[in-house]
Amino acid sequence: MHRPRKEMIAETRAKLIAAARQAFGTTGYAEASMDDFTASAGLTRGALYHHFGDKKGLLQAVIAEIDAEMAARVNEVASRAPTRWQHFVDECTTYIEMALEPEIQRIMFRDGPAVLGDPAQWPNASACVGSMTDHLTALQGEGVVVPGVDPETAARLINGASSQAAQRIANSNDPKATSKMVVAAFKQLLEGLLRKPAQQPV
Amino acid sequence: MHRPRKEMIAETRAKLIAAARQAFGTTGYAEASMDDFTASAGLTRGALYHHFGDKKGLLQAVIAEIDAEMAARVNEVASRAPTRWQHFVDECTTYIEMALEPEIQRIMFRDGPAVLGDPAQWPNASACVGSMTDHLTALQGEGVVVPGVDPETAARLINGASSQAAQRIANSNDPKATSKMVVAAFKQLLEGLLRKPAQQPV
DNA sequence: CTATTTCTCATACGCTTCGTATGTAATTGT
DNA sequence: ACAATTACATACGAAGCGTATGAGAAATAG
Repeated sequence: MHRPRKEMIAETRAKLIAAARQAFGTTGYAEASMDDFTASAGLTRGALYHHFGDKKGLLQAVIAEIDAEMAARVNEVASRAPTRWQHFVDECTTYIEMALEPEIQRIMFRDGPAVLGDPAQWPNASACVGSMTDHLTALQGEGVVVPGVDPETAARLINGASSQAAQRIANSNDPKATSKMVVAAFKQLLEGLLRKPAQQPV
Repeated sequence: MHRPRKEMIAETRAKLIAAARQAFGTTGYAEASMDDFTASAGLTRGALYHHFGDKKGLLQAVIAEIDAEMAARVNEVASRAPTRWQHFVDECTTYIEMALEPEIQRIMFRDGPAVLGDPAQWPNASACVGSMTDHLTALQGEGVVVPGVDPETAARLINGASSQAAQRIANSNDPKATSKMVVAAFKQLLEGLLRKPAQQPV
């Protein structure tokens, strides 16, 4: 019955992350009591401090997990699209859709930046931005996107707009309708990146 | 020496807001001790709770003050520009410039949203977005901006992009150079709002 | 002009939370 | 098998926050 120790450790880490993710995503980081959510995982703060150093360390781990999931979803959806530009646009809209989940909004867009600072400076996270940057670079090479702009910069700006887009939809009392409006405005902004002569379909 | 009571009250409120603004802007909201920064204003938490209800109430007051200042600055710069579109673009870049200040970034873009939620839902704030919305509406009426997009939605998206733009510049190790890059990319995005036939000068 | 009421703000208390220091059982290396 | 390390729990101290209470000055009334 003595399972290998590595698995036990991984299990407690996973339980801790899961419990924290639940608490941070609903109650919020600041209001989440470490005693409470560690207890909900059948553990104490002792385990938390041992594995993650402090509360912020645990938040980092939660964010890394969520970011990995988001990147996976984006990459999956990204696979099927006729043109690379469409591919890129789909990536953005998928990102917005994911950002609609309250847990992601709360942890990734509100508490995360407040506690850990600018997401651009996070060590592991923002895989989505990385992917968007790659596509923009390629699109620039193909002459679809205007040559002047820095891909990563553009990706970050779009990222900020996406976050606002998601919040606007999520806080609307008619999400269906506002979603139409917001995504339309968003795509319109994106077209600013296209070279004028090459009139791309929306 | 007995100045009217109303003035005394206004003075303590102002002292409290100033001290909190200083503390929130540098130390950060969560790390700022109410005992400490009230003491730095020559007061105690008693005054704070009396006037603002709680820590969040004080943060709201600080945000209202900063927002008013930002709106004033934007409106001032807005006055002089040849075309309305240029006017709008200047407004955005001014917004980005203001967002470079650490105090504004910290309070308005990081701690504020984390503590009080989506800025779009704030009662008094976001006067800047209101101004941008007005200009976009007018530009749409003039046929400069594409008719499809909702002005306030677009203003919010641009606002999100501006925030990211400012953070990117502020966290750069070569702010001058990155500023050029970021503003260029930002303006490129804005051009997505322009009607294609009416080729507007950058 | 005095008495009472109403403010403004300080003080005192309890509760919660966090971080650390310490303890203990289990596991690994030799 | 014995020492050393690891993985957690427990115990303790230090803040911080919110409330309840109190004091003193100003406004108001008679």
